[in-house]
Amino acid sequence: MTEKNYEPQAVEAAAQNYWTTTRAFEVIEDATRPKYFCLSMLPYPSGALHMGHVRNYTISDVISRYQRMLGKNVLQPMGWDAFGLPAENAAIARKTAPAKWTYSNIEHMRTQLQTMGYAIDWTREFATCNPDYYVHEQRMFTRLMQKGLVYRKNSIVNWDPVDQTVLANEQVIDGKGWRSGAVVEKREIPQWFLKITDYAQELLDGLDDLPGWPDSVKTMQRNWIGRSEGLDIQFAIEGEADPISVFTTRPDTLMGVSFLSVAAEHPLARKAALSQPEVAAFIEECRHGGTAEVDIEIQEKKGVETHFKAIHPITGETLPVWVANFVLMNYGTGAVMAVPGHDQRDWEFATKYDLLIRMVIVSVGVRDAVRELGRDAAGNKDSMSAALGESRAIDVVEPAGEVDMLDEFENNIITEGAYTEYGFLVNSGEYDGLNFRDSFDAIAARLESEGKGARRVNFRLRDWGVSRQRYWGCPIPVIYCANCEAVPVPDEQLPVVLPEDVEFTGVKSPIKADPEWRKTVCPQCGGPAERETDTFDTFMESSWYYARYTSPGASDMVDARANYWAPVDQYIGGIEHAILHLLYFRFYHKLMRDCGFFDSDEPAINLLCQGMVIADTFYREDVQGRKEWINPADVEIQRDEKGRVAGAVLKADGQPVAIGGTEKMAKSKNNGVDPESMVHKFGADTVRLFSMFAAPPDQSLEWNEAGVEGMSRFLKRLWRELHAHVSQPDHPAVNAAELDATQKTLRRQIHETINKVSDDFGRRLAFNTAIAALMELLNAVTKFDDMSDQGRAVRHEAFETIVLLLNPITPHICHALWQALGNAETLIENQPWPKADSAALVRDAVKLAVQVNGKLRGTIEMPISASKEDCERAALAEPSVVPHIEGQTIKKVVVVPGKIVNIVV
RNA sequence: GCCGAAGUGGCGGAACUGGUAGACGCGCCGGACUCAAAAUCCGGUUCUGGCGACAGAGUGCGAGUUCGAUUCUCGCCUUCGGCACCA
Repeated sequence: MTEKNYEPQAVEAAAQNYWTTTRAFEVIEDATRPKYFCLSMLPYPSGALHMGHVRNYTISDVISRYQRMLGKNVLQPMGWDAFGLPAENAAIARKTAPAKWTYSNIEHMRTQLQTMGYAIDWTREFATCNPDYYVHEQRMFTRLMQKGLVYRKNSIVNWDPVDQTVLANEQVIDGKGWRSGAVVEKREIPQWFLKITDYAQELLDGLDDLPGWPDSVKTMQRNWIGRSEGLDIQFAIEGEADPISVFTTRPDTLMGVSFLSVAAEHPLARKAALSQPEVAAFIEECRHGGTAEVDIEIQEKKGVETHFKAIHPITGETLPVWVANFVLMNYGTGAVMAVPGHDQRDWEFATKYDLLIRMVIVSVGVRDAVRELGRDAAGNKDSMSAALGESRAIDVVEPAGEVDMLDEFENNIITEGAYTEYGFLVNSGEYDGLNFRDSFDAIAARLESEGKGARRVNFRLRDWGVSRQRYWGCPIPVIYCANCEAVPVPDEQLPVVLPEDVEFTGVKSPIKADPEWRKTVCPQCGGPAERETDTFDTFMESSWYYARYTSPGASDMVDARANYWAPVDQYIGGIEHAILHLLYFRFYHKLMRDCGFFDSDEPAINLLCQGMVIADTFYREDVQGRKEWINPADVEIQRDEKGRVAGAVLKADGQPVAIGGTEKMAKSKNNGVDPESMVHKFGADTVRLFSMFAAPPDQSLEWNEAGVEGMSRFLKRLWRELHAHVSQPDHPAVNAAELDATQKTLRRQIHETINKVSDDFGRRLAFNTAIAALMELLNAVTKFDDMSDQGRAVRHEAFETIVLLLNPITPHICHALWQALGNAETLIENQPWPKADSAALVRDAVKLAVQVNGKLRGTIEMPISASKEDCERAALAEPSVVPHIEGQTIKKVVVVPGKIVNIVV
């Protein structure tokens, strides 16, 4: 080969054609070889590939190709998360069927993906909206019904009173429906739930066995599952048969309870509303607004008193019962005991409504001061001092406002906010002086013996509501019969197929609107019955898709092949999935394990959460102040002579545009960069190289076309330099014994680069620094102008190494260059990953930094064998160091071998 | 509001286990080649002062630990991700 110029389009077409015709990436199970399952989160077929996809699948492809070169049997599959809300919205906007829109998007995006040259086994591809896929999901659901892991209960949804439809949280903007603009209401409807809480403890414990997952994700999941130990306490209600049950993690504050708060949906609140118009009005007010947790958490805390009185379980005191808008019916028991002195939210609520605030916990310092004073809050001498005597200090944090707190204690008021730390009990009768743990035990024992409470482990995690009142999803396989209630659809009647050829207007799901579709007969009694018309949450499909890749065509979810491939060795996807998807994914694996499909407990060994792809935004404002967003591709940046950004103009008219900052690529800001046009302009290898170079994979990546041009320059230079090398006469093999110092230095850098890149790919997943090391090596080869036999031999070794190490990132150009280097085999054919030659890595001298008082003053070059004393002597004699230590007393010299000498004067 | 991250030159980032801050790339400045431009190649480029040798400052802000802190601890600020019906 003697091509002068690098032409990416031709190089890429040739390489891709070779891989396709040799079916290079189709894999089968092979028990004799170690497997490697490399998985990317499957894309939603939104219409066109975006840079986030490109980044995700390039990371996955680099890892896959690297593992392949290590000799693994690598499975890298691809599929489509094809059900979902955007298809319904597109269907309304374009007057087409959601299925049609989805399938055409898949066709287009598959073609786009294929131009990227990913090492994907396309024979395993599927779309989740295909009945061949979702039939298994339906069968799994009926299995889980039979196992008792599914139940139906009422649950709250966003209701648009104008469109008469359920809204997703995303469709609620500032408490109003996105299309109708009507104030959204909360409405209770029956929905199906999966008992993920049965697995809460295992999901929590399993995180400890996932060293390959980021700590941030594990922490978020732990907090989401939210295990807490506490007490269920029964508060009897005057004149009512049933008590209110509350859960608390702070039973030590029980004597500070001054009222109870219940959710607006709580049965007691409903009962109060029957006789009290103010309560009814408040509950009605609580029905407005969305159901999202963030809306509830940031809204103004409000409440209303009911006429009910609760009885304190220890003192027998009567306490008012309030309805409060911040108490969630679907968390805990829907009721909480309010301790304004020691809970900030209760404190604010009590301050607002002028309710009693009691101080029942003090810091150890205040306890000691009080003990010294020998009196309690009411001024009664001696009653405290005895009780405060024996407590052990645990988890006691000293607050800054110690003195204020003593004042507050003496006056029995809390003015500056709740004291929420653990401490010692006061004003708590027989429990005075106890610490958190001792008072917890004492109060728990008493309530348990009196039947008024019980220790309980509570989880923040709620069961998974899987019902959606939408059309474009997997039908829930349940039949309702007047005689038999909810009956699972029998296996032989599955799948329940979603009709695809429908009219979709957006007001009502076509299967809800069609009176015929739902009509059926009861599988149990044979009587007339109706099908469920709700569909599954699309997280259902994305919870088990990885499993289906292992067993294409299997008659059940998976077959015996699943245990060869599972668990996933490397999973890659966006950090936005850190909690929901990744928790359902882990949960579903355990469900499948318990159905006998898997031997493993967790679905994925290693997880990499990639950052977002961001880009500059530009805009112009019209006369009304509305922003018209301009795509970065249409803008030219202007700089001052120091290279700082001075402004930007629209290429079309040369007039200035405003710069709006760097944000996530999105249609709304028109700052998306189209991967297809980038590939057309620079080639897939350059796009892949830039997306791996510009940032480490877990950080956000700023798309910058000048940077892309830089990557293109690097590949062109590699092409040119390598072809210049192969045009030289043949050279002998490298003879390590014959090399001169310069040749040895280059050869050492070659082998250091092998180690660096191997570590970056295999352990660190730091592709950006691997590329930087390869650029440094090419820079060194370019400067190396030795045309001797051994010089050419070392240069050849350098080029072979660069091509092999770069192959996972830019496989097309490496495919061509490998052949240009005169190799008979193509690179893809089991070409092994290079190993560093330890003899080539040996250094005989090392540079040490010399500091005086921690400030760098010079460097010394020392033989590798030099002793600490030698280093110290050389450092003290170093000319650039001497002026800084002259006339000073040397207190200490720290010598860190191979690194630094620090002289302290 | 709660949970989790991030913050380093003009810009993207590097410094992996507490040990020479700024690798690599972009941009910019200067030069070579060219009639000229593009492309390419060579050199410089944290800031301040100085012709210079050099000196001082410097990793969001404020403290602390240490011979030594981008890295560890505490307290703030700002930005981003998630908050259960977007996927």
